[in-house]
Amino acid sequence: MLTDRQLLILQVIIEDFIQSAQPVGSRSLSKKEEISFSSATIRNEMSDLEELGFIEKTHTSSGRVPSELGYRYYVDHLLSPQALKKNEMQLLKSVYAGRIYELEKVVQKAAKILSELTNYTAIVLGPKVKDHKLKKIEIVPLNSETAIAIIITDTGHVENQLITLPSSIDMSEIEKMVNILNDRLTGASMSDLKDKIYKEVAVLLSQHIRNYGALVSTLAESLTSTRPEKLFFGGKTNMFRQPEFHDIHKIHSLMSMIEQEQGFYELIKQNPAGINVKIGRENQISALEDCSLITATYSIGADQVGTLAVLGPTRMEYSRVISLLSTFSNDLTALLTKLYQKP
Amino acid sequence: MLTDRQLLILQVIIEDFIQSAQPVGSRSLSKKEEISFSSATIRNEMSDLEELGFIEKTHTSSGRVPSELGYRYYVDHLLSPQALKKNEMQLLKSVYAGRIYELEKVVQKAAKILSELTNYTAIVLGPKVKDHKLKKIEIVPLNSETAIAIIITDTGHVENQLITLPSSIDMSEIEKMVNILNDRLTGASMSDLKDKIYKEVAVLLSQHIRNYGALVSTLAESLTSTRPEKLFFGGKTNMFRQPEFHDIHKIHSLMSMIEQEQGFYELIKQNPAGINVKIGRENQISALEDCSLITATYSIGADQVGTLAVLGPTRMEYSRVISLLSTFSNDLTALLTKLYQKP
DNA sequence: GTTAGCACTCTACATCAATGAGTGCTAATA
DNA sequence: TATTAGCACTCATTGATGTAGAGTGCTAAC
Repeated sequence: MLTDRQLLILQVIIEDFIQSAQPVGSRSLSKKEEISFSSATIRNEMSDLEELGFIEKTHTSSGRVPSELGYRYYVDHLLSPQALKKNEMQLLKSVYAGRIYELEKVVQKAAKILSELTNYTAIVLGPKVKDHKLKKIEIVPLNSETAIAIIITDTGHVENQLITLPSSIDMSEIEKMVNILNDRLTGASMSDLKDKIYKEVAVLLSQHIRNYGALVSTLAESLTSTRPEKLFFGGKTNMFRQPEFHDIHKIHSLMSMIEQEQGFYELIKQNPAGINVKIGRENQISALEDCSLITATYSIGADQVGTLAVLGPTRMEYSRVISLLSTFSNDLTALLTKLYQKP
Repeated sequence: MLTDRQLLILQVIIEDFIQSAQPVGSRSLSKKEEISFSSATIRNEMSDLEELGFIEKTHTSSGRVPSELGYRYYVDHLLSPQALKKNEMQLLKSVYAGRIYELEKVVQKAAKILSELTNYTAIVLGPKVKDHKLKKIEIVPLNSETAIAIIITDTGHVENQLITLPSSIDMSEIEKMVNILNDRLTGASMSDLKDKIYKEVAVLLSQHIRNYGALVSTLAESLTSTRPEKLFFGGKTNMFRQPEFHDIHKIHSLMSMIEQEQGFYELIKQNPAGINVKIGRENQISALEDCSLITATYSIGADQVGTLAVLGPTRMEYSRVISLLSTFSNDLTALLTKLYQKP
């Protein structure tokens, strides 16, 4: 495969380009400390690396730029893990600061810190609601036709949903219903709710409430309408600073995509546990063809509940971001496990 | 003051520039239908209009561009109200579509429609929470130290807040407290809560709960911590399409400002009832110096609860946007009044 | 196998002239 | 007296031209 010298050159080219955003030439390479051979030699090696598809020219007589394949190889084989600086660690630890018990707030803050630390855009997915346990259900009638159903989970997450009441129902019936629901469903995981409602609760309701059929299905639907996990963003406008996005059309399509959210939801959700790196067109989305997305999952106990992600240009500081994400996801997992996994 | 001919010329210049985004010259003006005199005459008039500060040149031999003063005069005196098209009306009415009872959803949808109709950025402020009436309070303990307080208003708005419990409290005390709170506070307007808690509720609580002092103040603070009215955006990225924002730095500072939200909150909140137009630097914010902001307030009954706003370039279709906003704010007021103002 | 040297390529930048849309001014016109 | 035609002038835009600099590929020498 590649000789040690080729690997060295590839690595130096990529790291130089990540720094400078400028094509790297043989002469400027030969001046580097790490490199002890002449520019002509480098040119020969570069020519081979280009033939192998790891680097590219922007025009016939330009310096070289890493290709997606080059980045991929770099990420898979050449990456030197980078220790975090003290102040980075400090900022990172500040997620713990203050007494935050609300999961969403922790996660929102995580996105903010991550974007500040990287100067890229941070996206945090989660936490998955369906693995949470139901703490309490409340139903508050607003008028004769509608009521608000409120669901509280053990993680402090509150959800509410408007439901339509059958016209015949009266207050005492609602009260009974709420009691039954809480009695039977408290402690159940959110994903089991629907099942339990039909299997356990329906029978009970039928004994106390006229017209229970419509109500049961309304309830079942509204309590479990799979509300997707929320996305939290940090540093949405950070990409404006990257020279590759000084082009109006590129930054427009990128910002539009960020605004849509949906696309990122799909993109991030599908990642398996651990650290994942998607480079440029590996993301399969044209607005992201100059971007890389690095994701890291986090968990509560053994349950993977969400994902941290950093979106940057393909010319991204992979090594730093990967270190950051890996540390952060571990810390976050530890924090959340401590807070929410009751023995 | 200005002659009729000068007014005509000013109007045509502005409307042409709004259309084309290009400086308007005397010769191209003279070719317009509305204009029956020669380019030389126009040049003379233009010269006067420039001296008066209504129009400007971008360089010594360029056509003219409206100044902020010009737009201001146009908005105040020359605007011809523009009837809405049928499909515009239709889209506008679609806010009513479906049974939406949740105020926030209505308002969010309003922002979306407004941005689609104008191709500018829409911002909707409100609804003000403090004028809503309390429907119910619920307190759900999560563990021995923390609980979640949930507040439901008559408009279907649900708020929740983490509170810290005094270490000595037990379940039955919490239950008593919730009963007292609901008993005393239901139907009170949100802005009165704090007062009432100290004046009416504190005494009662003291009779039933040990250590009530700390709890009362925690409650009072967390129930009334003036959560500002939310901002809803539509078409955040629409400004990318405006040629005046093809400059990276301009669009960057604008998007950053939109991302911050806070600035717009201040800006929009302060507007008096009715339609208001702020042109360019009238907004006092450098990121908005090429923008105009048109606001329209909406109400529930006689209470002004929020504001619709459209942010566009100074070269904005004032007439169309004003018509839209005015119709929309009336419709929205009517809708909300019907839905939420119970006799 | 490595390197020095050289011809060649391409970008970036500056200069220059031509074009065209615009202006201001003046003198003729109605 | 108000309007207009005519003209000299200005400036942005465009395309052509030239040059400097950074880069490459190739060949021949080490």
